[in-house]
Amino acid sequence: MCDQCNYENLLSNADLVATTNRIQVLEIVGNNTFPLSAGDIYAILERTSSINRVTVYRILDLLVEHGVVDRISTGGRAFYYGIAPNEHHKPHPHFYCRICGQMDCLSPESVTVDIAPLLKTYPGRIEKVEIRIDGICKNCAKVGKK
Amino acid sequence: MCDQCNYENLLSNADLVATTNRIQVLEIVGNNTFPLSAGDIYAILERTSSINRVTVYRILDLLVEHGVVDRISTGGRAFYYGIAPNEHHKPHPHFYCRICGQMDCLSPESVTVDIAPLLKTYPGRIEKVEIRIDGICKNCAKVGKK
DNA sequence: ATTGCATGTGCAACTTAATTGCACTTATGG
DNA sequence: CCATAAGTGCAATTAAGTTGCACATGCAAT
Repeated sequence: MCDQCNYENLLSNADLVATTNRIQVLEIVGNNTFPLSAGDIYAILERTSSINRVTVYRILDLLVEHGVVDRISTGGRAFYYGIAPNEHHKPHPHFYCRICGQMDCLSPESVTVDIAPLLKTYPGRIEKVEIRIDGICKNCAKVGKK
Repeated sequence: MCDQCNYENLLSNADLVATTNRIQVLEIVGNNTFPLSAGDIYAILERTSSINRVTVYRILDLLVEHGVVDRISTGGRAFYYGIAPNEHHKPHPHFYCRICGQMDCLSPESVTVDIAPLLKTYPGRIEKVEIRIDGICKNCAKVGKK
């Protein structure tokens, strides 16, 4: 997703020791142009590393907690993970294909939001705004599944 | 959620036979001011009816498929269900409290969105725009959990 | 170097939410 | 009244994530 990112730095900036496992997980998340599920990430890692499934979950939790990675909910049952918004990566909406489960990043400009009225009146704490477009992606639409 | 709604009509308008089970499920979804999870709905029904848990899931799937009910994803692991947008119920964003899991409906005016740029350029089919605000609700914020 | 912790990882078992397969029941048209 | 389809129930299974506990590793203070 990003050339400017040094993943070890990202980790230490987030007060996290840059262990091999953490770097590997973060690399996979970061080098993808679209968010991946924990299962996806584990499947990729498993091919070259002997990391445990649970460790992947725990590292993802940790990265989310420290704001390095963003947990994105889909129209499906699993969470997806992408690099958290930062100076190089503006927050942006996502598209979820209900046929193939593929999740795409949309450009930040493709959808504009104004939550000012909410901020003025909402009595709780607002931490995150998630915008997800659901539908059928180009490929699946072509195949003609309804 | 609505006084104008006759649930039996809602069902038959959606080409669904108005069975007791379906009406009961739809009533619970519709009479609530906020979306409920399938588990919540089952728990409520179970007290007065002998409906099966699986039947609740199947009815909810059916209602979603026929556009009567809206499946809303949370920042958590379960789906929530609310009456689908219709003439009486405008689409609106939701607030999800990451502490207690409570999901609230926000007024349609509290957040404004413009997806025109996306509509112009996106090559797939867009079916739904979901806006979810995550954070901590008033009550949980008061208790002081971080 | 040795001890003592805290942090990180692995493994097995468990939990939650949802789904599937199949049998039984009910409603409806002929 | 019968045939068929639609609706429902029950048991078993799956998917995704979580927990408890043991082992490992790194580092600081002796």
